[in-house]
Amino acid sequence: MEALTEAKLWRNPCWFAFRFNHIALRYNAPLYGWIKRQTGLSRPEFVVIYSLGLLDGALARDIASSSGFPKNTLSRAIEKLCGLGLIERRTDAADRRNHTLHLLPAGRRMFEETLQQFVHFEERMLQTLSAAERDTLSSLLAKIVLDTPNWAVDVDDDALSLEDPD
Amino acid sequence: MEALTEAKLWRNPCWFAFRFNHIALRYNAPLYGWIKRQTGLSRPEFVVIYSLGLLDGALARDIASSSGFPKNTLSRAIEKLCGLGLIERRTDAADRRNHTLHLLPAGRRMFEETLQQFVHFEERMLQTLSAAERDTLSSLLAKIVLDTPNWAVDVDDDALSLEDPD
DNA sequence: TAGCAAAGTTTCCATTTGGAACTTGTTTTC
DNA sequence: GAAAACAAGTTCCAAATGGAAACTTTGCTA
Repeated sequence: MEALTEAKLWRNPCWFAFRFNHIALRYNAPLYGWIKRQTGLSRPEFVVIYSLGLLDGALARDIASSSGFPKNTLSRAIEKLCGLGLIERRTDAADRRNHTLHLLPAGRRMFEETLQQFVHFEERMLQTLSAAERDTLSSLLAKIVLDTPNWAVDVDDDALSLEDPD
Repeated sequence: MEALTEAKLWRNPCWFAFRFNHIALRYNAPLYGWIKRQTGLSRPEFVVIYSLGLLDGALARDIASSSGFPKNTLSRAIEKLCGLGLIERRTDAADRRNHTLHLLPAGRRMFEETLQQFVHFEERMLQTLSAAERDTLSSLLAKIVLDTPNWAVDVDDDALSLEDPD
């Protein structure tokens, strides 16, 4: 194996950050590149489709907070998907500020057909692990995910003084 | 917890992709935002510094393959870091295509000072896991990382026919 | 009723980004 | 030993990106 990758894997105080970023960069680019070629949709656009595939009727806010994309990016994406006839916006009668989002038949078909490729790729990533190992990995990562809401505060500004380094 | 996030965590055939993307998004944005404010460097620029901090004398190619950033992005980053006097490029006499990269004193100082914050944040992410759980997580993710070189081929174009769906 | 907060949209815009083509240098092949 | 193939880096360019801020509509509260 290449020396730098080995150093980042085994002699790196930030081994966790390295591992997930390494995996994410190799997963997202090819898969969303494929999505772009197949459907013409960008990553945030497709994330909307995927989110509604899992939970129809979600709000833009929910997609933002579960996916991490900024709301103007999602607003643009939603606008485009409505124009393409893939999803539909409905104003919630109870609270008219809320616009619930729903897959239209063409959108649902797209979700179902692309899902196979996602599952295939997911399987490919996990191929090297046994079923028991996958369960373990799933629950360890879930613990961390559930803890993320408590993270934000911890970054400490003004910790460095690189301007004047004597 | 919010319903959509819960669906993506527990009722998602692509649970692994969701988990690492979710964590990555919440890690990278604040941490590299902090790096930007403290040092003025972008994420790929700082990745070069970090890589050389772990293994001085690496090539651009090695940084590309270990980090997953495209080589043109790294080329730009390297150019800028040279201009700032943080790193230095040396042409390898044996193979003049290779440019080994080296931290200059200012670059090494930056690596060492920012490393503390990285370690602190890493610790924060893993707080919820015991030492044994961390070891398990480390080795499971390492298995996947070591398998990434075999991934690329598997994406199967022309798998869908969304244009003309009946 | 006034004031504030939330969901969402829109605009502005500087910046980032990464695919593709290109340059230069090295190795392989016939 | 030319020619072709390949590898490391660089340049070009069009498009995506996302932060900030203004604004609309709606709902809550004092």
